[in-house]
Parts: sequence; C-alpha cells; structure tokens
Amino acid sequence: MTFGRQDLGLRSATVRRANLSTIVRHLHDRGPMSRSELVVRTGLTRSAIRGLIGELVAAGLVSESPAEPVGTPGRPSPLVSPEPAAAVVLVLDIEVDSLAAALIGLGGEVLEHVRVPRPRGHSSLADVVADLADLAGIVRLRRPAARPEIGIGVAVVGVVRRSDGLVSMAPNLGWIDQPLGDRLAVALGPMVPIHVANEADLGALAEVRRGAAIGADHILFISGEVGVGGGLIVDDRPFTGVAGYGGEIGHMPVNPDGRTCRCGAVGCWETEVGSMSLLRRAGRSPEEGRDGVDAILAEADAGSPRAIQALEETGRWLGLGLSGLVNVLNPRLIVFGGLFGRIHPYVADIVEAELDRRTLAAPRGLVRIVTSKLGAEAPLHGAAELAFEPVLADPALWMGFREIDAPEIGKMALRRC
Amino acid sequence: MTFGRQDLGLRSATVRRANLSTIVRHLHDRGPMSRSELVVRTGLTRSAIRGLIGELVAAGLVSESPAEPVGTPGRPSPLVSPEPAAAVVLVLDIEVDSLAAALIGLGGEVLEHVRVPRPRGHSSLADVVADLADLAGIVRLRRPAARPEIGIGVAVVGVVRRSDGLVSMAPNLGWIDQPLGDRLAVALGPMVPIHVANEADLGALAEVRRGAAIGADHILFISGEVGVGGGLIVDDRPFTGVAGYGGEIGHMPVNPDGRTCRCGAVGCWETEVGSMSLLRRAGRSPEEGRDGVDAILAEADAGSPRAIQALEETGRWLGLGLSGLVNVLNPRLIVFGGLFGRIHPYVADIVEAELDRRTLAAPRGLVRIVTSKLGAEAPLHGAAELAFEPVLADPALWMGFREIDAPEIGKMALRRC
DNA sequence: ACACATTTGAGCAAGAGGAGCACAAACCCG
DNA sequence: CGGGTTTGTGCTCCTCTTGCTCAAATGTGT
Repeated sequence: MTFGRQDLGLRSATVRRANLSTIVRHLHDRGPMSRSELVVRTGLTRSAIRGLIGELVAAGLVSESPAEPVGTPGRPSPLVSPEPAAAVVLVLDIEVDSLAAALIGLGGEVLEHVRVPRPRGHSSLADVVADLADLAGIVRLRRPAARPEIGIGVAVVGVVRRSDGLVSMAPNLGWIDQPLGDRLAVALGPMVPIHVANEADLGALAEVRRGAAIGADHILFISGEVGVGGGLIVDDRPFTGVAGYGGEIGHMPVNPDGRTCRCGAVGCWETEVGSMSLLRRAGRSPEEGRDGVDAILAEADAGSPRAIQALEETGRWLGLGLSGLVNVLNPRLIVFGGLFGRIHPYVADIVEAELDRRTLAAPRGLVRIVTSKLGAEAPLHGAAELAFEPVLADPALWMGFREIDAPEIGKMALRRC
Repeated sequence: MTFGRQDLGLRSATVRRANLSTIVRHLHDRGPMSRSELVVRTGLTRSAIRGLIGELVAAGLVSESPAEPVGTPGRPSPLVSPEPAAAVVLVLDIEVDSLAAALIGLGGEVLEHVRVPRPRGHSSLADVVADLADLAGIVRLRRPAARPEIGIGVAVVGVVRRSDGLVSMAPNLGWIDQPLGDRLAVALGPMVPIHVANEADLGALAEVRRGAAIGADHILFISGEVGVGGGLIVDDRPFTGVAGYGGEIGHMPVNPDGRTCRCGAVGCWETEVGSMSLLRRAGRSPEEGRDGVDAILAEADAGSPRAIQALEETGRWLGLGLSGLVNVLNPRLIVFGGLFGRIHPYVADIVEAELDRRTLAAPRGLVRIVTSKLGAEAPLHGAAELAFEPVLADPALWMGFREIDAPEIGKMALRRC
C-alpha cells in the first residue's frame, strides 16, 4: 500500500525534474552504470534516458565514458558516471573523542578527510566550532574547489533539532540548547545550506546507502559509546521524528530499579548497555572509555571470566532493549555500530537468545543483526548524504535552471528541513 | 528534507493520475469544497482543475452542485462533493468483546453499520469468519450496492501480516498463525482486494483522517483493553514496520521483575497498563473486563482511595512506557484510545508528570496527549481508509480506463501490500 | 437602478516532455 | 564475413498542463 500523500498537484515540469532526480540518485547511490542499465532500472525509454543524460552531461553533473565491450552480443552501452567534482559537500563530525572534517563528492567519493582526537569531557560550543572551522580550512586548502560547495552536513553526538541545528542536549559535550547550526553557519560561511543531525541517525543513513544495509528497506542502526543512539530508516527515508529528536533509544526506560541516567531519569537503557556499565561490570573505572573496552575484549579473548561475564550481562540488556524495539518497529535489519559493533562478536549469541525469549514470533522471524561496515566514518558519510539530498531531489536546481514556480517551491519550503 | 525516494521514472500519464488522485483525496479527506478552493489547495490552474473535475464528474466519482452565493464579490464557485455511492467499501472489525461490519462510502460516510457483542475468550477462526460473513450479509442486504464494493478492510486485535492477512498472534482470540485474510476472502467473495490490519494501526489512521488528530503529521495512537497496541502515523503515512508487525508497544520490556505476559516474556508494558493489572490493583478479578474498569472509574468518582490508587499506579506505568516511546519516536501528538481513552481524565496528571520526569526535554516539549474522538468505531473507519487507498491513489483505475503500462504497474505491485 | 470591480468558469492555442518507431551502429558468433 | 542481437539516434505523435482571452455571476458604490 502506497499512501503517497501529496496535497499539491503535479505539473509537466515536475516529471522532468523527477526523472533527472531518479537518474542522478541511481548514479550517486549505486555508482557508475551503463546507459542501458539505467533504462532497465528506471523504466524510462531509451529516448527519454538519452535526453536526460544529455542534459546532465551538459551540466557537468555526470560524464559518459565511451563504452567498454563486455563480452555479450549487441552494441555496448556507454558507462555513465557521477562526476565527483561537480557537486562537493563539506561534512563535519563531532564524536565523543574525535572531531573530523571531510570533502565528499557526488557519488560518495571522499576527496579529503581529516580526523583529530578530542579530549573527553566538556568543551564549549565556541571551542568546538573553532576547531571544526580549522579542520574545514585544512580540507578546503588541500583541495581548492572548482565549484562552490553545495552544502554542509554535520553529525553530532547529541539531540539535534533538524530545522536549525540547535543541539538540545549533548551530555558528552556538556551542552544544553547550544545553537551549533547557527554558529557553524557563521564560522564556515553562511552561503550554503547547513544540515545538522544526530550522529546515529546519519550512521543509519550511511549504512543504508553505502554500508552494511545497502538495499534494506527498513533498518535500525544502533550506536553507542557512553550514550546510546539509534537511527531508523524506513523505505529509504530517515525516520527522525517530528523535529529530528527521534531515535533516542538510549533513553527507553528498561529498569525501574536501575541507575540514574545522565538525562536525569532512572533506568534508561544506556545505563545498562553504555560503555560505562560494561566497564563497571568488568571491575574497571567507568571513565576508562574506549581503551578500557578494548582491554575488556582482550581479557575476554584471554578467557577472563569477569570480562566474559560483564559482556554477557551487557548482552542480555542489549537483547532486552532490542526486543522492545523490534516489537515496536518491526525492522528488517539491525546494524550494530560504535561500541556495539566492537562487542558484537562477543555478545551475538546472548543477544539473539534474549531476542528469542522476549520478541514476538512474527517480527522476530524477520529481523537480522549485522555489524556496521563503515565503522567510525559512518556518521561522516551520512552527513554527506544529508547535504547531497537537495541535489539528488532536484538536480535541475544545480544545473543553471533556477527558474521558480509556485506550487513546487511551496512544497519544497514545507518539506525541506 | 524530502527524501522522496523513487527508483522508477515518471511518465506524462503519471501526472494526470497523480492530479486526479490529489483531488479525490482532498475531497475524501476534507469533504466537499468549492472548485476554486481546490485550485488554491492543489496549486493547479483553473484550466487543469476544470478538466480533471470534468472527468471525475463524468465517471461519477464526484458531483458538482450549482454554486451557492457566499456573500463575497465575484462569481461563486460550484461545490464539488465526493459521491459516497460511487465507491463503497465493506469494513469489518474484530474486537475483544464485539464484532462489527459496516459499509462506508467515499468521503467516509457510514452507509450501514452493525455491531454485535462477542463473548470474551477464545473462538475458532471458522466461527469468527462465519459471524463476520453474517454481519456482512446484513449490511449488504440493507443497502444493495449500485456498484460493486471496491475493497474490504478488516481490523483485528492481533498481530497481522499485511501482505495476506495472516494473524500471527491474537491472545484475545486464542489465535496463532490463523489465515484470516484468506478465509475471509473465500467467505465474502474473492472478487475484491481484502486488507487486514491491526486494530490500533487502523485506529491511528482513523484519528488522523477523521478524528482527534486531523492534520497532525506525526502521531502515536495507543489503544488497549487486555492487551495494548499502538499505531504510528508519520507524514500521513501509517508506519507498519516491514511486514505490518510494527506497533506492538504492549510488548516493550519495562519491568524485569514484572509478571509474565501472554506473549511469554516477562515484564511487558501491557502487564502493567492493560486492564487486567488495573483490575488487580483495584482488588478485582482480572477477568471482569470492561465492566470492571467502569466500576473502578465510578468508585474513583466516589472517592474510593483504592480505586484512585490503582489508577495512579497504572498512570505511572503508562507515563513510564510513553516516555520511552516519546524518546524513540518524537511524535507530535499521542491519542489515547480504548481503555486509555476512558481512563485518560483520571490519569492525565500522573501521566504528564511521569513524562516530565522521564522524557528528554526536547521531544517532551513538543508532544501533547489527547483523547480519541472516534472511540470504539475508530478501527472501522481506519479499515475503510485502508480499503479506499487504492481508489485515492489512482482514481483512474476506477473510472473505466484500465489501460496498463509497464513501469507504473511494476511500482504498484511492488508497493501495494 | 446602473456602472464597475472582482472572482471564477469556458474555450482554445501553445509549449513541454515522454512514448514509439524506424534506422543505423557496434558488438558476438559461427 | 554475414547474421543475430543490443543499443544509440532522430524523428513524429500524443498527452497533459499552461496561459491567455472572454464571458458569467456576484457584490459595491453612486
């Protein structure tokens, strides 16, 4: 069942726009493919494809290479490739213990990339923005842009309002209601649209487009270090909630008798499955962070009962919380990122067993768990996808035809952000 | 941000189809409106609207009344109304303690309706199907159809696979893996498409289209009696999970030390907020059902401390579970249906207080709770919306033009059900 | 009562974009 | 080297929306 709501009427021009979008999106998502492959995938006729590709080539968004013989009978079809330099986005990533910046081209190619460690603990908004501006300066210097960037994407470990990039809460940074989006816009040049989003939401997007969940229509990405975040993709659409605040799975109440969470509530899931609880269970200081977790995994490899037990206990809580999410969301795939990606091999059996015990048979039978493929760089790729979205949704806007017409514009203004 | 994924190309005919759909949907959702109002709402030109309306009138799907003077200057615009008899759906509802059937016309008008009590407890699939067939016979007899029904919608208290109407689990009926959809198709005549869905999912749809949540873009409908179900609507699209199994919020684990649930797991939310726990807390037999709950409410009105305490305790667990859902889903509106609708006035303060304590500030600030408007008939209306969806999505198919073209058909087959 | 402004429907020509067909080009195979 | 196959090219046709002009129906002001 479709339920393709649309209040506004379509016009003829919309068709061309949508078809351009379809082609660019295919190339961006799945890489270079032959013209005839595009015909098959889009269902458009050869004539239509030809016209559209021609326009895209003229605008420089894609390029055609002269056709390579493939061994099958018939005239070979030229290869159409996205042109990375034609549309470049700047992406930034604010993680618990690192900051990163990158330039990513159309098609997802990482043109430049730099990541620096960040001291754990609180830092002011101004400091972080300054550091990010420096990183952005570095990657921009390394690769002077032929064309101006078409957008900026930012991933941050925190609860973010999509509309303006206000960080409502980021315990790892010590932030409450910090206007990250606005400050970054000033620091980086306010010329291009800037999109700020939660790191787990973007991780989910990245895994679906270029990672462990390619082609999956309905995935739950869970990612954690100290805190726990989740990202949901349904029908290839990020599920962000009404303001972008969705996906805070770390703050599901799972244990009324549990510990007090950083958010103030008691018994949140992240108090049982975050890195601190694992470290505590293994008899370590909760402040040891990532290195401490690695040490636990090494101990478990060596057969330490305490480490193994700590991992098992964490696995049980992991499975318990996941069972609730599976019952509520009925996803096809769960992708373990961050901390969970690292401990996955150690806790997989326990998690699956717990899911078997607690999840309804119907959704249980459909869901699989896999480890993140993009790892620590997932949010960066997701941020790129976010920043690319306007080009993918309407390539015509970036091809020189900036004509304006009424209903479509209204639609865009309504739905964008 | 749109993220309007579409793999397939559009063709010119799609535009007309989409525009017809837009118009019919507006009329179905919001009732009769003037032609000029349609111009404004759809953004289409007068010429386009004229042509489309003309076609719809010719096909009998809508009708035009001669224009009523409204007191403003200018030529008055004729009123366009959906024609209820032009498209009729049969809807069925299997509830804990009742069965219902109805005929509903385009625009949502209830043409016929009958509801009969159902003895609590288990009944065989065959019995229920036979009873429903009888009810369907009654409403069909009362109103001999001018045109054949365009679809059948079925709401059921249970976990349902959307694709074929298999009821994976329905504790109230004692069903496991019962092929409700197939059997109903046989019993009712297999000529029209039959759509089976969970009662809470359909309640959500109904409240959004015609109830307490009209116009809300992102709502969570929670409904319960013995069990607890949830329905989610995002951007006017029902969120059903990958197979329709989503929304089973009653089986989120909230209390590791709690009771064993009917699903076999321990500490599911419905063991704390279902009617049984309320009855138990009030010192009654958990089997008393709806009448027992009404008695508790009467006692609370009369000032009984035990009844009030029982309601408060239930309210606390209600708020606790909701806080998790709000953190994960970030909805704009929560609609209380069924049991929760009835106890809402008694538990509202406690629930809100609990939400304040446990929900992240950002999503908390955006969410409101309201009581269901459609009450017990919500699932029936939702089932109608489900059954109407094909007509709304592509009125042309129901207007005599049954021409087939390749990519669109592929798309429909893919996405439908 | 009458002229005028305003809003809207009607009808028609124009423009845009995809579909479909015929033909040519490029490849494999024997 | 010729036949079969696949695909690009170029053209016309068809569909659908748009834009414009004119007419119709109403309220307003003198």
